[in-house]
Amino acid sequence: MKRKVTLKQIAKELDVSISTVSKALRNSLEISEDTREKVQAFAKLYNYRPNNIALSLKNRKTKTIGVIIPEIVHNFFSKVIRGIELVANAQGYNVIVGLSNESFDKEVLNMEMLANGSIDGFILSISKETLLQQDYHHFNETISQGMPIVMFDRVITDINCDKVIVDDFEGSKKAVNHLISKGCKSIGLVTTKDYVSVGRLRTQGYIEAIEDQGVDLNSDLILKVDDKNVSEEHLESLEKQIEQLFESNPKMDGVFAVNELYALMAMKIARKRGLKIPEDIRFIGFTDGVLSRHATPSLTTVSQHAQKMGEKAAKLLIDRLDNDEDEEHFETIIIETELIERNSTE
Amino acid sequence: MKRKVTLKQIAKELDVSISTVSKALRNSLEISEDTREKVQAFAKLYNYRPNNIALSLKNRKTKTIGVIIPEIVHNFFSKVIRGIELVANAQGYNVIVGLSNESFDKEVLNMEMLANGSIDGFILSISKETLLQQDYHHFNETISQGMPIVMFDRVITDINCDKVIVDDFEGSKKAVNHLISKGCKSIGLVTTKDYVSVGRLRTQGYIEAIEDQGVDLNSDLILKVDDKNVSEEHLESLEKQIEQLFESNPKMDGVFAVNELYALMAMKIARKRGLKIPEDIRFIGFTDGVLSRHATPSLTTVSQHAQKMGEKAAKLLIDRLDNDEDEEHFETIIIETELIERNSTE
DNA sequence: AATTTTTGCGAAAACGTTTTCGTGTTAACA
DNA sequence: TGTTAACACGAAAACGTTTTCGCAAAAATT
Repeated sequence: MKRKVTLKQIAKELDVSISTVSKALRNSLEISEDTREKVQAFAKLYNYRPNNIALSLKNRKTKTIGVIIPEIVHNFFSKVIRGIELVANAQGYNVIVGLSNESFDKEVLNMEMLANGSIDGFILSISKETLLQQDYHHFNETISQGMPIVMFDRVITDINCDKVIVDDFEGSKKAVNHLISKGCKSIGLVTTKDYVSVGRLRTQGYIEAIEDQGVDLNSDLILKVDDKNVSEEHLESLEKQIEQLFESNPKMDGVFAVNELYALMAMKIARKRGLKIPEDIRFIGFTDGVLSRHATPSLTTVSQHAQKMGEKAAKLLIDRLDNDEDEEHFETIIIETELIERNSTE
Repeated sequence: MKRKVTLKQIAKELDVSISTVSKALRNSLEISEDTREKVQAFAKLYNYRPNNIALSLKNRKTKTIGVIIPEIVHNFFSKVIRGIELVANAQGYNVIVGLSNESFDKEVLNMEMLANGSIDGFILSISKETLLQQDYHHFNETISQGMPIVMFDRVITDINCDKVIVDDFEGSKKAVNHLISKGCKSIGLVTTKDYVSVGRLRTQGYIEAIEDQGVDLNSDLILKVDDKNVSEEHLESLEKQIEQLFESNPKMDGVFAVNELYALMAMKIARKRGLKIPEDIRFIGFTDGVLSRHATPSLTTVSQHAQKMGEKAAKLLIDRLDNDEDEEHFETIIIETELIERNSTE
């Protein structure tokens, strides 16, 4: 087991100084061609590679991006990571991933763990608990220490940083309008509680689309899912709530859901009640993931272009890191949504 | 913007030496209570945190694990990462993620990028291209430089390192036997080409289960999917191949597929051909992901316990890193599979 | 031959820590 | 009072780089 070779060892072996070795390897003109070749040959032979940690310390930058997301087993977030990775790697950056698991404490902990020199900047999406508690001190502290943050998807408007968001409002409006254009008269909404900003915006999009029709809003048609007892494994509570929605609205002929799972669950219940999709009732979900594509019938969705979000976020961060100019000017990029029509709306 | 405070700055401010500050903060007995309190108070005020990079350089360990996977937008791999993260974080380790994208070059590149000091060890699953080319020099080099590797799922037996694998053979046998016990007489197999080791093992499990019945193997029932033209977006080629399988085997009354997608696609085609699931034909897939759970009908699967794999892999690596004893003894952990019965087999 | 210029290299500092060892001061002892 | 022990702290080295500066020898110029 040959340990990694260092400049010092090469220097000793060739009986020159460390500086000479360093310069020779970087093709400095100060070094004679003779020594240069000798050093480079030796280095190649022993497969010398400069130690990244030493470089990081010296340069006071790590060429590493910290990413904090609420959950990784989630098509949307993993697609975002793929986007981040893609552009980060192309620019010689590494990506270090932290999972908050939707918990405030883990979010803070993870950020503290990374903020002490391990990374140059953050890309993150805020955990539900943080959004609920509205405690944002960790973001502000990180920023005030000179470490840039880029937020995506779940963001907070009054924090000074770059942001990449989806046009949730328009996307949702587009979806509901599509249902209307297909002839739906009574459109249900399955959404989240309002503290999740994206859920709130999607709800607003729904409301505006309905009201634009000159119809009165029927709040019975809106279900704000209480996901306290809902987990990947336990969907009974979710199922009950959606069933209730159908029960209260027997004439419902369209459903817009703010995520794939809600939409699929709603379709399942509709089928159970003997409704034909899309003849009797149509469905649209938000977030274009693997579930929508392979559901039966396949689900019409609002695509968020998750990978693109990741790419944009990474670009924003790296631009700021590489040219540390324009310190005080922050950007918010809005990713346009796209309605992908599948069988659930015929 | 207050930059991060260092020992040096604290020392200067309090007019003591750097060593004193360092010792005071670590509660060394050498330091008088007076100075200790003074230093600690000051450090707290300025929110001092030791610089990780400096520590890494000094200790020659980074407390960071490098993970290389072929693809992150994949339920199985993201679950593994979640498992890795879970135990890594609990042990004070960070996780840095690299995606090979199933490409040999990117795998090598990513490993080189990380191997130069950025991490203490690797956890990885090998890319398809690497498996195809059978060029494993980068693994051997990394190992010979003293950096431990733990391979999971897609592994190579004759490389000296810890491994975590699924009992693909038994899992697949279990699945086929289940189909048989349900009365299936003509069971099709949708698998991958043989160079993917897990695919090959699953195929072998199928074969043995069939032959255990004393029935002759009918190779027409085995489809080794050529996924050259198959991508997430383009499934037509896959669809054609599976259709062909049905065409050649009109009496097929059971299908075992080595992943979720193949199974779902097969179910879809069966439905299209007017077959009732599970009455006319039953299905089992490998890999328990979100697709299986929410398919209609929900798909019986062989669960690999992906998260557990990640946890085991991380534990294996961290154990080796923290007690650098037993250098030469490597373990292979086999994760038992579990048959999760859902509606596709009644 | 005396000066200046060029060439080739090394010493040392810096990045931020921790730790070993040395040393001066005070307290305890004979 | 002189010796030893305990105490409190600082200097310096080390981790592996890069870079600035200084300096000797060789080459070029007067």
